[in-house]
Amino acid sequence: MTLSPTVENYLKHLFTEQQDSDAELLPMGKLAAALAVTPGTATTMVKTLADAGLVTYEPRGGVRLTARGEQHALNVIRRHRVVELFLVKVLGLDWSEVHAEAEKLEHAISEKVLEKLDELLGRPDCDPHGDPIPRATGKLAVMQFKSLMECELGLPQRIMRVLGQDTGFLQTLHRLELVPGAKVTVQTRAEFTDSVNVKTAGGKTTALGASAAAKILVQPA
Amino acid sequence: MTLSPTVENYLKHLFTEQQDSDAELLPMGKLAAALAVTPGTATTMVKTLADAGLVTYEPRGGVRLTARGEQHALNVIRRHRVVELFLVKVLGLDWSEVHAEAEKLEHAISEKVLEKLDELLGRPDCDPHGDPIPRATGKLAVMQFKSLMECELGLPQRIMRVLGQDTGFLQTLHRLELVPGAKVTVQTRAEFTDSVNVKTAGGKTTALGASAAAKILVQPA
DNA sequence: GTTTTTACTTTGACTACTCAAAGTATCTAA
DNA sequence: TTAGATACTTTGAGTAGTCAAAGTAAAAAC
Repeated sequence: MTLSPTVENYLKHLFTEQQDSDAELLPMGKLAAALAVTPGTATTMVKTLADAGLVTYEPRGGVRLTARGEQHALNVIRRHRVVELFLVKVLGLDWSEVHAEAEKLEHAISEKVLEKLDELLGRPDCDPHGDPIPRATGKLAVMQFKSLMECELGLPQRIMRVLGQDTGFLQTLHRLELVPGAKVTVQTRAEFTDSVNVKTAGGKTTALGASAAAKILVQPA
Repeated sequence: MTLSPTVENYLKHLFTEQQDSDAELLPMGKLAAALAVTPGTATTMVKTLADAGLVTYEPRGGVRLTARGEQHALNVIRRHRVVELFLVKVLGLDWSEVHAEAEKLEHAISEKVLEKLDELLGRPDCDPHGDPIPRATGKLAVMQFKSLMECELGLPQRIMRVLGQDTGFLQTLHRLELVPGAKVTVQTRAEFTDSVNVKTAGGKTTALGASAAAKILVQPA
């Protein structure tokens, strides 16, 4: 069975949205928002996916990937992340711009090309944002990192992963040297001003808002 | 203006079909056959392309690319051929199988990625089949090679280009060492049996039918 | 416990592409 | 110069995906 790019996108977003809200069923509104389509469009498509056995759908309840749907979703995510890493490591594209490119390429990569890319890159575990790359078998490593909002103060931390794909956000992080692999220390966390003070390897100190700090995941260095 | 993959395919085939039959107008039937669609479908689409200023269309006469249509066509062909070379040289895919892969990828490659690929490959002139790669400016080198049907007998020749993309045909040529770059000598050309005897660098002699021999283009070594 | 709001579903319509089959122009051949 | 074949166009219909807007169920507020 070959899935259309559109269907692949529904499955991919279904998986990622499902992951970061641990409810039983994903509300249709969340899915529609993630895909930037109207709720009516999402409903129509989800019914089609349910008929194809890729999701279970409860009217006015929500939607959830079946095991089969999840395998397809993981395969799309694998293609996406391998391509992202290829664009950065082999072609030298900017960390902040590869997401949009990969969105198009992920639907045009055959299993054979994917395998060759994976080999060329040395069977990588993570993409340039630190997002784990599902194995060809469908296995996805689940890493539990703390964010800059939760980690210990004063202790050196290594950035492991950055959530979010907005180009501007990523460009800023790059400028601030807040990229996966970099070492940082959270100096203070101001309670009511919604702000975190972070010292980078370069010695500079930067103030981050809570929503930004929550997207930067670290582990003690 | 962004063109759909479908439109890109129409323009691409329009260009290549136009090239190897030097008539003023390309008959609709030829185009439909090249695209594997029904004549009615081709007519409908060509009218749309004409409205967009990409072709000129004479009902019951035929179709021809405008200058603008041709630039788009060359850009698609450039993406196709750069990708083919990348698949062979960097990923190590087989010469005979890259065409189908490139058919999908050519519509998903941005200008930026194309430029990086071109750079990585050292600004190549030709793809793995010897087909010339249009420059980013839209310039396409026109090479005039003789085929194994026309070249001088007994004189060593170098294979410069192989026409046709059929996987089986290309696999066979690979097995016979009849690939671009290889040295061959046409020993005899039998008049009525429609056959050509070719000696390869390895010393083996092979008989080729006229239709196959006409697809192998050479130049004195 | 009724009303209002919110979230969702349904409906009707549109774009892009496709085919099958009916219709028409043109060319060939008698 | 008419008859038939060929090549093309038109028409009607179907699939995949989309939106706007009307309709409905459930939750929240009163």
